[in-house]
Amino acid sequence: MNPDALRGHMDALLLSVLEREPLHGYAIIEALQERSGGALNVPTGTVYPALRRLERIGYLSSEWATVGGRKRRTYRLTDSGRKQLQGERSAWREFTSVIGSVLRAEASALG
Amino acid sequence: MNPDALRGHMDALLLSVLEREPLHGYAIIEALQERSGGALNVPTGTVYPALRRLERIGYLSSEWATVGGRKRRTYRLTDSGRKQLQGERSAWREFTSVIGSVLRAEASALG
DNA sequence: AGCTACATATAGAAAGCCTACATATAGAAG
DNA sequence: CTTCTATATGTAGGCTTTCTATATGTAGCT
Repeated sequence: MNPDALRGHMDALLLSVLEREPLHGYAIIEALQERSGGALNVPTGTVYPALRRLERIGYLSSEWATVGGRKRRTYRLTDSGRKQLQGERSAWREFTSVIGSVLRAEASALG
Repeated sequence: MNPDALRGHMDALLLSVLEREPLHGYAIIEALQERSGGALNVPTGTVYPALRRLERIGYLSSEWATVGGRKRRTYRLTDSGRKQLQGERSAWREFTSVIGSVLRAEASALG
C-alpha cells in the first residue's frame, strides 16, 4: 500500500476505530492492522502525532491510565468527533465515487 | 472535495485520462472535470508540474504543436505508462477495499 | 480597449505522513 | 543476570506532493 495514498484519510481511520470503544495508541495501531487484514501498518510516528492533533481540534479527548505497570493514554470520541466521523464517511463515499468514475471511464470503454 | 485527499491518486487520474488518446494539459483539466461531473477542479499549478514529473519518470512523452495560433504540449502514454496505469488501477482497488473495510466495520456493527 | 477563453509555466507555501531515534516497563529465555 | 521481545508513548527532521499566487501570451468578441 503506497503510504502517500493514506494522506487525508488518516483522520477517518482513527475516528472510525474509536467509534465503538475508547482505545490507546498502541491498541489503535493493532486494531487498524486487524481490520485491514494486515494491510495497514501505520507507524507510531504517524499515529501519535495524529491523535494529538485530533484532540487539539476537539474530536478526541484523552486520559492517562496505568495497566500492568505500563502507562496508557486512552482516547475517546467526543460528540464533535462523532459528527466529524459522519462527515468523513460521506466524504469517503464521494471521494471513491469521483475518482472511480474517472478511473473506470476508459476501462469500460475499452472492454 | 478535500484537496488533500487527492494525494497519491493524481498520477492515476492523469494516466487514466490519457489512456484513450493523447491530450494537452488544458484539455486534461477539462476532461477531469467532465468525467467527474464537475467535482474535480484541478488547478494548473498541479497539473503542469505533475505532467512533467510523469514524463521525467517515463510514463508520458510529449511534443509541441500549434493549433489556432496557440502552442500546445501534447502528452501521450508510453508503454511504461500503460503498464503503470494497470498498476494504479489495482492499487486503487486495494486501497478502497482496505480503507473501506475499516470505515464500514463499526457502521455495520452498529446498524 | 477591455474582457473572456485558451494555454503553459514557475516559485514558494502548506500539510501531513514517514524514518529514525529516544525512552521506559514487563516478561520470557538463556 | 542479561538479553531479547512485546508493550507503550513520544519528538525531530525530512520528503513529497498538492495548492496558491503570479507571470506570460494569443485569439476573439464587444
